[in-house]
Amino acid sequence: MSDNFYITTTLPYVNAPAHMGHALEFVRADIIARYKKLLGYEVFFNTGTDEHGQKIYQKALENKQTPQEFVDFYASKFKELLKLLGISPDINFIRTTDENHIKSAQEFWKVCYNNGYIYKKNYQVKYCIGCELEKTDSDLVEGKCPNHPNGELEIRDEENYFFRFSDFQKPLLSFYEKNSNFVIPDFRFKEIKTFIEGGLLDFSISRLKEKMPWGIEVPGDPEHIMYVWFDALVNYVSAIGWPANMEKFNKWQVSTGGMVQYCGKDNLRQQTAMWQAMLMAAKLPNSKTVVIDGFVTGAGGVKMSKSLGNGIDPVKLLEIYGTDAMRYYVARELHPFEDSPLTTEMFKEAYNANLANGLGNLVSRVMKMSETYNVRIGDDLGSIFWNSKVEDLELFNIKKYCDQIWDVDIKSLDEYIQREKPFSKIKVDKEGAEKDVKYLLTHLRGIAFKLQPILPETSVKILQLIKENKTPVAPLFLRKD
RNA sequence: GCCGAUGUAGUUCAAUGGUAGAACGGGGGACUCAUAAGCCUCAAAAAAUGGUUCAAUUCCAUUCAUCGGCACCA
Repeated sequence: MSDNFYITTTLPYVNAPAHMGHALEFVRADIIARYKKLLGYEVFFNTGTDEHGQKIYQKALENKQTPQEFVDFYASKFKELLKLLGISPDINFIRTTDENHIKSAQEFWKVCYNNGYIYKKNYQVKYCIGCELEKTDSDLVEGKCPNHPNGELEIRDEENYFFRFSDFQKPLLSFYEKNSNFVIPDFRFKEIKTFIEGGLLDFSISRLKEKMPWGIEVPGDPEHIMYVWFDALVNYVSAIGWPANMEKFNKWQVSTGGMVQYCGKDNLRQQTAMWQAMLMAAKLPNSKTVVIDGFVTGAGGVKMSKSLGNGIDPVKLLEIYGTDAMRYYVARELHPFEDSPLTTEMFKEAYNANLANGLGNLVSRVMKMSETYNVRIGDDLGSIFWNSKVEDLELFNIKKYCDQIWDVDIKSLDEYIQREKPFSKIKVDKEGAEKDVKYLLTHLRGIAFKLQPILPETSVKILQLIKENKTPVAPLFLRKD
């Protein structure tokens, strides 16, 4: 095992603006990426946009845009969001319309094909004459089109390429067996195991180009294009140079023991089973860990939706509260693995309680005393702090890590001030008060170090204030009413 | 329908086979370094029914409620 680390988010499918779930995933992956860097790892951090497929094609047509114009717009939107979220600027941003990716996806297909895992067969498409649309089984109600329950469904034969997913039941199960922490959290791991144990069907991985041209051509068969997620999943290896730059690929996917992936719970099967089977089919090493996030819901666990008007736009929240407030909320107030409710009211309360009244206020009161009494501490560096692994972060439990900072570290400093009253002591026992403030400064600096992966901007600000021995000119987090 | 999970103060979450912890919000108090912040303090909770046990919120069963999965939707 080397000192390299590869972490990736799932690529958002860009048929709509970013939602809280995207923000959540970007921030959490970024926290882990920053943590690993602080420990001294060389980190490859990947994200990007998934830009092919039917839905995007349709949306583009509706907007009277070319698909390329449409995805260009959203790709730039997502890049802006990364900036607003304070995501590490050296992040790799891959687009599935990138030339390298297209070549890589085609090569990936060829390798799987040559290894015997892709074959062509007739695929029966159900077509509702009333809707003039193809229907999938999940579209149907009791085998009928819900819009035209009296109309007949036509069965149309179509040639598709299939992936031999069924060959991978045993390999996947034995892979899971050997990697007992492959999926985090546990209950998601169980869920996917149960699914695999239930038996696997091969799945279709191509579409007829004449029906929907927006995708990557199947190598050697220009009548077909790859089904969008077959192409999209390959990004995790195309991003690190496969197959053109095998040195790079080995550095990030082989020497690291595999990539670490973040994804939402709706992506469980794709990331932990299908993609792993695809890697096996291409005879490439598997991922190391897949971390599954819950959803951000509206109040009471109700799904966010336009019709309910309970959706939260992360960009709006960022405009009001700023980068680190959003990162704080994602890191600590949303459950690390389960669904969490979110309302603007909840966000404001958490912000006021923990950032304005909590961290921000503590910085002000400590720095005021330090500045007034002219107390200084040495220039100890964070590298000394980040010299060993942090268990909570190794287990991707970012919330637990943050709880320690707020419930213990920050709280105990507020209590310390109250108990020792250096502001009164200074009048009768200068030395004693100075000692108190030194203690406070040292521990505040410790908090700033701990916050480095979580709230990078704030951490820098606090360290700077300590260094200059200044009270903040403006509160770090202004209270919102 | 099948499978899985959840149901704890007003709200969001913890822990635990033996006095149920916290945070936010609410009431009260003393202080003043601080962003009317912080500290102390008070009120406030285990869906229902049965079972196992000396003892259950915790284990089991049933009921009710909510959520998720049940593959071509990314």
